[in-house]
Amino acid sequence: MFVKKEKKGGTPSRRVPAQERSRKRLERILEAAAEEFDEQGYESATMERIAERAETSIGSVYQFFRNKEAVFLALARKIGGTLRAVFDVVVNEEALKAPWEAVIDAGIDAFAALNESDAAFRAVWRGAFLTRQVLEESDALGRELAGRVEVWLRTAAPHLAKDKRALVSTMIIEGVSGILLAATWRGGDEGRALMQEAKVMMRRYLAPYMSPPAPGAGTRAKRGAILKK
Amino acid sequence: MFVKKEKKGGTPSRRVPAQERSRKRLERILEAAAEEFDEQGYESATMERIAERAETSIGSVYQFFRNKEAVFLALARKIGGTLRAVFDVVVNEEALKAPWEAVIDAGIDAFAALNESDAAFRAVWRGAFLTRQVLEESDALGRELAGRVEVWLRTAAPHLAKDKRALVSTMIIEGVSGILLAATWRGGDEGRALMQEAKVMMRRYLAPYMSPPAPGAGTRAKRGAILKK
Amino acid sequence: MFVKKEKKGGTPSRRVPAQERSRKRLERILEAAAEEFDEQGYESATMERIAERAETSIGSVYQFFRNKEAVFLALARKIGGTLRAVFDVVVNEEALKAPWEAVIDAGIDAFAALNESDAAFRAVWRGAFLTRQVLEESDALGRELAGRVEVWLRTAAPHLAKDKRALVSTMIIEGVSGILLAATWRGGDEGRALMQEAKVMMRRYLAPYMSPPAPGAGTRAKRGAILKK
Amino acid sequence: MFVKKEKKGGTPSRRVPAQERSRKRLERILEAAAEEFDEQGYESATMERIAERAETSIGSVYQFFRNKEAVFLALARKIGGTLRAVFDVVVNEEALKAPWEAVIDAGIDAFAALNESDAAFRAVWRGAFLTRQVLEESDALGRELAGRVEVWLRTAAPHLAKDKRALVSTMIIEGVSGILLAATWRGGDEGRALMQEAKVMMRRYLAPYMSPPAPGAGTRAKRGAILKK
DNA sequence: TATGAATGAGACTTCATTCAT
DNA sequence: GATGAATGAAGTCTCATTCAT
Repeated sequence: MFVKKEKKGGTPSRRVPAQERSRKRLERILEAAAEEFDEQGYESATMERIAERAETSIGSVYQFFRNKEAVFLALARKIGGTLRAVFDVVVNEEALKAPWEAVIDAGIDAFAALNESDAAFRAVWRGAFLTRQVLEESDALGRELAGRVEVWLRTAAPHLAKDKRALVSTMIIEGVSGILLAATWRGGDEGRALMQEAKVMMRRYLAPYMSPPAPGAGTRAKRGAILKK
Repeated sequence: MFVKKEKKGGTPSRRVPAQERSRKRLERILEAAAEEFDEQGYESATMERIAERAETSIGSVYQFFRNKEAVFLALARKIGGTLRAVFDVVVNEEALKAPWEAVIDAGIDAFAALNESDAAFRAVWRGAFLTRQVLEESDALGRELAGRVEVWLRTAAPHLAKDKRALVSTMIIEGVSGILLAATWRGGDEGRALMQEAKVMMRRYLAPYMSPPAPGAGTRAKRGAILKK
Repeated sequence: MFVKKEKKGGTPSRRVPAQERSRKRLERILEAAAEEFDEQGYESATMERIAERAETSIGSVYQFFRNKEAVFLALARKIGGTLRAVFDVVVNEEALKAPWEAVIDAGIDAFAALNESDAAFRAVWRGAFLTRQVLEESDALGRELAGRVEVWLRTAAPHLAKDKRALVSTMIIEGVSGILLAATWRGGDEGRALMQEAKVMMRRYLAPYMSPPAPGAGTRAKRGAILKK
Repeated sequence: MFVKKEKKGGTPSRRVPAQERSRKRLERILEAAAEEFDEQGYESATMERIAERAETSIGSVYQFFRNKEAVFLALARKIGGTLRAVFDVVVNEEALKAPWEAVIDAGIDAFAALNESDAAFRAVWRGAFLTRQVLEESDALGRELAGRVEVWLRTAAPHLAKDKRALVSTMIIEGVSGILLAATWRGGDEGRALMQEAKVMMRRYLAPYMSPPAPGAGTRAKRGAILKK
């Protein structure tokens, strides 16, 4: 919660360099853990290899984290922060003025970019079901993100019934996640094509929710079904 | 003398039981394994607990399966069979005469039902990424299912460009899977609502692909994007 | 102790073919065990593979032998019989008339031939130290063979002090065994050359014991040592 | 930071201890292993009992050695070192000036002493054939020792045909080994008497090779054989 | 008697975690 | 604090032996 800062001005205390080193070490550990979890999966990852990758000792890792799960949770929280930052950019005041399709596209692109660049993101996204604690943590994260989407929908989709907002938000987050997962393990062009198509899917899914309801009809999908008969 | 063992080669099954009692034991083991994998996840599941749950000895489990991975693979294959059977019902000759929306709905309902009733299905769907071998196996299964969908699309969506069929098929399978995963760990009414909404999402996503293209335009989504500018 | 024979004359009883089959099976098991022990070593050999090689069931093996060690002991005893037969040929009445060098050569050749042709011999000779029981058995065998040699020496080396006969006999058996072991694992020409040289070694070692002592001197070797000074 | 682990490649040692306490622990483990292997034989020896005997934990044993075979190999190498040291004493420059019989006697005495005092020596000497890797290692050791003997023979037996030196060296090593093995499991006075007699055997075997060939004849043995006809 | 499925003790090995230095 | 050696619980897997059919 609190980012420790140097207290007071004046001569830098002796402890500053120590704190500095400590912070760097923590960062190295988290980075190492992200790579290890990403490559090996949660259970196959070992604390020893994490320490090695971080070029520190196993003892130091335990100085920062109670146990293995705590390391994973720290990654999950870090990713939570990153995602919040991403959302701050994608779904901000300014974004509300942009066409909703652009917001969706930007969001999906941001997700894809994160997935490509951030081992921690991949590790957490894939390892979400591994332990009860982790599942709860990542569930909470998912709900938080859905909450952000919900807030956005309030403005962007004024005609969407209030009690459907949560559902639709979850659909967006989880639908994109599903495709992202598939895209990750397929990789390459196939993966990228999937992410592009995810935009198409989401645009079509959301379109009817974003416009005022057509007079005398239900959803477009239903109308389509009727028309076919 | 007759039923002989398979050797090596990634095959899961070590001994094919001929006797009644053996067959029952094998079934108990698979059932126990499904529950254990479902509850604990692949890595946390232990062979000993599987044996315990099956009310048999660890030795018996190893009489049927070379190792832990082989047990999981057997489940994956079993689920593969079940899914094939489901597809035989949902996407058969008869289905081609039904409206495509009905086929999608039926497919999603079948998936949801399977997910709710079958621990093996849940375990496999969730544990797909855990080992190279398992990933390959379940990837193959995913591709096979997508292939089935592709065949269906050939008739049901005659206007869909041939080279997009594979992509769209994968989107259907993986998009639904993603929602299914989320629905599973949320459970209850929330889960069921998600599965219902998945139908809406898929109907809307597919509708433009199923109808003849609107004159003078590409996909609706693209046109929509263009119009907004 | 007793070789079961058909009782009485007349119509061959119904059980005869069963006994016949049984005897054959026992032989197959012993043969299979010999090969398995020879190839794998005592501990790595498994009862299951022995049964497989004998084309019978593990249950049948246990019909004949209380446990694994008993199988090995049976082989040791069988080899004992073979060796006795060999000695009956090499060191018999007739042999006493032949020059002692010829007897030694014939004995070593017989050992080498046995080692080359008989898996059981190799297995037992190599596995002699594996368990207390086996060691005792093969020790007993070694002593028995040495005993035979001793009897031969009584006639062939009349000038050898009575109380040295046991020692010399043991030296012959164990010295040749040592070379045989080395020759076995080296194999090929190198192995054969070693066995030939073993004859040279034994002839030279025994020569002074076989002739009347040179007047005014100890063993030739000692004299040699004296001469060198 | 400094002393780093070796990776793979058949090497036995996993961690080279720098600290005093560690070094002692490693020594205790090796000592315990020697006793365990000596008493139980390679296959029957268990890592757990080795740990117990060394009064340490199974984990510590695995910190030093990758697996059971690595422990055995470490013993084999240690013995290799000991034997090299012994040979440095027995077959050095000085020794070349002594009568060859004295060298042989000293060598056999040294072997016997080692066998009596060193459990590792007994274990290795007896367990040499047990696994491919171990066999190769101890074969290499045997050949090295034979090589040393060969070098000695070059000077000590100038009349011995060059191409027989290797054979004769092997005979010395393996012949003595065979007697040593027998002496070990017989033990006590009988064992000691065997080792003494081994000296006699080797002196007689080697004598003809050490002196200039008798004029107009091959080896004495051959001549003897010829004369008998 | 023959069979081979079932059993479970016990071996090897890994790795999260602790703790002395 | 930092280090990494030590620990031992727990997991995987094998195989000698038993026993129901």
